[in-house]
Amino acid sequence: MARTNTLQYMILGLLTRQEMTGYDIKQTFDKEKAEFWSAPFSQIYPELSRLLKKELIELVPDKVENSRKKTYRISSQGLKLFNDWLKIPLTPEITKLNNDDFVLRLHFLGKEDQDILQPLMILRKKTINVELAQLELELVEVVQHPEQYGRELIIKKELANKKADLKILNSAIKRN
Amino acid sequence: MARTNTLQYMILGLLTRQEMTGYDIKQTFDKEKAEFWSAPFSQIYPELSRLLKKELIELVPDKVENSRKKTYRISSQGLKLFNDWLKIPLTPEITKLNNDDFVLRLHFLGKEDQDILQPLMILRKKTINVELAQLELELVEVVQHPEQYGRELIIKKELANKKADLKILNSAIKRN
DNA sequence: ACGAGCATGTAAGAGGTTACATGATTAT
DNA sequence: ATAATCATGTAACCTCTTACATGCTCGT
Repeated sequence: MARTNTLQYMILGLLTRQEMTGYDIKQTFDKEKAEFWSAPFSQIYPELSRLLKKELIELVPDKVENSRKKTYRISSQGLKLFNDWLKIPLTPEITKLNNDDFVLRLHFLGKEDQDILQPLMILRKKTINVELAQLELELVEVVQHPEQYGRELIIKKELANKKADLKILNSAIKRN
Repeated sequence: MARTNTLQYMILGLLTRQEMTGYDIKQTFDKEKAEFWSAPFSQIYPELSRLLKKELIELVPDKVENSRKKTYRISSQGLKLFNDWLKIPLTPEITKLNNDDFVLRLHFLGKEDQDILQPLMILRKKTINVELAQLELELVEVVQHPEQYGRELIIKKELANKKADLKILNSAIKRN
């Protein structure tokens, strides 16, 4: 699914933490995000070039002479863009189309980012509740059709997943 | 994500049930599958042309004269291809990369397809157990880093989701 | 010396989105 | 009449995957 430049934000997000090479970025994707996201070198390197051209990242001057490594850091413009992205409200309409943006953002937020985390989670709760209501309706309908048993299982799975998500969100919101 | 011709199989799958136009197919995607999948007209119509050229589907002759509608039905080759696709075993390695193939297939299976359903679900259970073990390890590590609180929430969410999936699979497998 | 892992890229092609374009039919 | 919905497509562009290509460095 061609989404809105996910890779760009993933790279910027990693670079907010530390300077990295393309190779490091790939490693981190594979290790930290393997559950839900990754990208091959053939996507990462060209994206780094583009980000450099757009001046959202900068090359860190080599400490060692003749290094073939290219270490990047985020620029102030890049940082601004990334922080703005974190704060775009994920309304139910947006989330429906671009389902894992919530998870993608969450990845870059720590305990210290409560000011972004809290509204994000509260909005997510609302979105989930909208989806739950929809799914409940679909379930009532689908159980009457044994030839749609597979779909029934999917809907049940989705319902159970979203309820579990709500539970986690609630405990995270309460605990503040 | 450029997966292995998902749209092709989605269309073939719908056409195993009844003859449809491109417009009907779009409607069904939006209504039945909105939770997890969709496709725009600009993808559906060219794909229908390709399927027709490959003789996996056929044009149903118009009943009404001058109709601008194009109604399609699945061909015997198309049916064979689709049924083979349903049966490709989804090993943990495959599923890791192409996460929702399981759900996509499930959608087309009814209570009468137990011969395909049961092995599919048993294999899925195995895959989930592999993923659960991995996630448990990651969780132990991540709770020690408050700056990765968001990631901790993601992992908890994933764990809860997969456990819920297991529960549903178990009840569906037992019930047979 | 040699293999594993480090390191960076290009090219071709498939998959997917957004915008554009056109016209018929049906309900109000 | 006119707006909504039915109905089918094209074009430009971006994203993503797979395969290819090259060379360095470090441990054994």
